[in-house]
Amino acid sequence: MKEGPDIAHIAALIGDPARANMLTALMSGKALTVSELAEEAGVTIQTASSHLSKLDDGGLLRPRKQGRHKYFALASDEVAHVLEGLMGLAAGSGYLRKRTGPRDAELRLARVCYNHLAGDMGTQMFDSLVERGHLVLDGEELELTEAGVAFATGFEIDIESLRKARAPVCRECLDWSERRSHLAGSLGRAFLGRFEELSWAKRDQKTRVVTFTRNGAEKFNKLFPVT
Amino acid sequence: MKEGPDIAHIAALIGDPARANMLTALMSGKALTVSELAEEAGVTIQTASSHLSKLDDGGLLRPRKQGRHKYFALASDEVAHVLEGLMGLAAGSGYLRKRTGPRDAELRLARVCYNHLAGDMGTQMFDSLVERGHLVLDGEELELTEAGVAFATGFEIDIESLRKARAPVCRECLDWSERRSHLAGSLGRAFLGRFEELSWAKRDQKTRVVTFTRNGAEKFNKLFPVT
DNA sequence: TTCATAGTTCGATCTTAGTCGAAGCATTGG
DNA sequence: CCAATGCTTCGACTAAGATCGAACTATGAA
Repeated sequence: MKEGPDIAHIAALIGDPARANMLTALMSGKALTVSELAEEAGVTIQTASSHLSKLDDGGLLRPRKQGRHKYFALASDEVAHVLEGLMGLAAGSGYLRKRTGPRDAELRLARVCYNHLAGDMGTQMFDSLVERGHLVLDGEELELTEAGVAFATGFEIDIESLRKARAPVCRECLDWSERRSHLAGSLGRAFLGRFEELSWAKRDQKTRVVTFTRNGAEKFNKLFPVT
Repeated sequence: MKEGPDIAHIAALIGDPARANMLTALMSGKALTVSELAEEAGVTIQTASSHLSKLDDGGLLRPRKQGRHKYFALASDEVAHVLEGLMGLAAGSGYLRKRTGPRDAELRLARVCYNHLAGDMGTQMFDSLVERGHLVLDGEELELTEAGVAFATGFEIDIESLRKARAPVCRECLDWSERRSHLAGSLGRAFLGRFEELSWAKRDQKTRVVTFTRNGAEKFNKLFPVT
């Protein structure tokens, strides 16, 4: 009864529809302004401002001021992770917000989950990396092997600079649609970044959908084969 | 805005203090009656009943009727997993319900997390198993190796009967205190059960604390060494 | 300076939902 | 059959908080 952290407080923060919409929008990984988030949530700017300060107080967001704009992003991978978990529960209990439409299918195939690739293609990438020994689970953490470093470097990802940042390089993250792990962390982000640089895929501006070109999908499947 | 599952609904379910207390109580893994949960949450039986039916509708609980009692348990490991994640966020943002007292230290050392061992000793067990190659992350799932099966069998755990049940044998679960993985799933449950059978440890009835005897702790450390 | 845009704060309104008393079922035990 | 226990349903009360209009602050541009 009075043991452990105050779970109700932060769950209540996520539990308001307007705030949940904002958080969902931020799952795209991009930092958004107050006005953008207000529109996303379907409320006025005043209420959005109020909601955002509450979320910030709860430690769920990381605000950044830039000129006369104020950008908000999710505070950490952990926040994103919990949100995905909640989506999994919501999807599982059939509480879908929208009837499964074409948009939903696209989301299941490939979407952005706080800066990295999720959905069917996300888990394919993860499985492929593990299968070929580029990633291994070492104790609590996912680790990049020698072979994995070589592989990433060959794909023109600079592992060293990733390692200098404080954020963990590899993390696993559970899909709400696939219920399987995919690669998060700064390496996950770097991969997605490269896909965009190479024009294999691009993110939809408004939704979390990631669309691969035909050519990009082919290259992707060649790079991340699964048995 | 209208993509993805309805995260707000189930977050709101968890977001009420009374319901959060109930869920936290159920993290012990035991099934509890309506009256017990009412007391745990500090509300009358009527309100508890109302809350529980909502939680059930949301798919978070698995009810079971037995005579004139109605027992509730968490619906799945996934629910427990999300709850642990929320505790991690709450603990991280400093929203502790209670000042860190002796009870809190005990909780961090060893506690029950939905039927399996969590806390410092839980992660030690997990790390040790992985380090010695008894567990490996294979794609999406945690898998028990040949060596792992032999090890468990040597500890008088019947892996075959576990495999017959539908529930996954191995799962990883994230600690809110340690922020590291520990072993969940039916195997995790089996290990904890054996500890109790051997009188190495026993669970506190009211809290989630698991107390090891001096002898039990020694045996435990010998069985699950870490470098 | 003046205007425009981005956000915040304040105050009033109004809906939602948590709460409990009381009555109603259901199951067990004499 | 009647009493006791465990739980659910109903109805009324209440409080918390989401919402927005309007006024206010801050930054940037002309």
